[in-house]
Amino acid sequence: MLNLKFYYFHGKSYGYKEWYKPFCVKRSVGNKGKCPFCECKEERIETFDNYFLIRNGLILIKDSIFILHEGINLIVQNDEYFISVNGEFIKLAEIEKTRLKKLYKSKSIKPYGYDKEDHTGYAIYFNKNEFNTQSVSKRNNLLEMKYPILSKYLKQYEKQLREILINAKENPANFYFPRRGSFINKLGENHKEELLDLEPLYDQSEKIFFKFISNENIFGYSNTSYYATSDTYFLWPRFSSKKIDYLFILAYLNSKIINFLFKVKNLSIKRSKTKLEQGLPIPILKSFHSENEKLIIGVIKALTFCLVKFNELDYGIITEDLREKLTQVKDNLSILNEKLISKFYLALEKKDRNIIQFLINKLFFQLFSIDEDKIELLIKKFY
DNA sequence: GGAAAACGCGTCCGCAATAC
DNA sequence: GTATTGCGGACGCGTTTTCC
Repeated sequence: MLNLKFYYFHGKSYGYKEWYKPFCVKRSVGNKGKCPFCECKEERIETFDNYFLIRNGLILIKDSIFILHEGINLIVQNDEYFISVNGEFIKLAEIEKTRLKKLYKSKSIKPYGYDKEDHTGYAIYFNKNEFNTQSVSKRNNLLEMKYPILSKYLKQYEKQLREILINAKENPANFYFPRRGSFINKLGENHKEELLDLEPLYDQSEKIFFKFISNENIFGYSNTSYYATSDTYFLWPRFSSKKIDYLFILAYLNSKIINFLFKVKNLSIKRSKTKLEQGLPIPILKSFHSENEKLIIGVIKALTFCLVKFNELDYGIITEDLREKLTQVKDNLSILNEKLISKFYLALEKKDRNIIQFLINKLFFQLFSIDEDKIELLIKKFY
């Protein structure tokens, strides 16, 4: 069994030094000192901010104007949208419908997904990139011609919106657009800053998100359209060249290991993403070489895929994709003991997310060679 | 049991930092 | 200097807790 060595955070001692082995990346840190987590002097830990940029969702000039609510200023009937302009409801053309984005509040976020039925309304989302012109007033004119109804709707509140922007020393002519959360500056391939348009990422990329204010490690996931406002943090890929294994990371973030780290590192998320970016180690997949380790990782991913699918389909149909993953899990069950195998079959039968989560936790402990009982003991002792 | 105080949470304000 | 995003925090409202 592992030699238990304690580490110090916030004046308390806990944790294995060995924990950090899967996270340590060989990298020269010059004179900055040694890696805080293991004895190597030239290695350092891989953290969150080497993979992700954490950003709030959309920050609108005024939510009550930009978020349309069914029954109040929006009517949805048989896939047709009617929006309230000067007291009457006007039907939106097809092209205008593309500017309405179904919006979720952070309370709809669940581990591995979100509650699809729980959307709060529709956000009006115009994209500055759509209009290829240098002049701001020309751009607004083009927008008004292309989207006559939506722009008329916003024009009702133009004065109020402009005042807010002027007050914030921002360009009042941008009153049609989200203030933040639609573009981010990020380091490009050649170490040059580039502006990343987030609309296609919100619409269709894989993405992980979590509540702006929370002390639990609940991380949601979507690979289809998911929009939220500033009460949600999104994890955007920091480097386009660095491939991110979303299923594995998602499983890891929702696991008991991270739950433990949240506790020991006091990582309650409340208006401080820095702690999270620099405090959470990310396991380096390449550091797992053995066949057994690869097998465990494969099973973790397959189980995570099941959980994502259960969320999406609400325990419904098992697709071909899922069937394939399930077969893979069954084939690889030899790494689990008898007791776990029977648990696993029970979980599949009952579509029980908790049991699948339990299994994922077990597999992570196995992968990282961590003694789960000692972790339990530490949690009981300190929290 | 009711009033007052404290707290939690979401919104969005506005200065700081940075690019051009 | 201007334009734009980043980020901390003020503010306000609703909920919970405390106090008498």
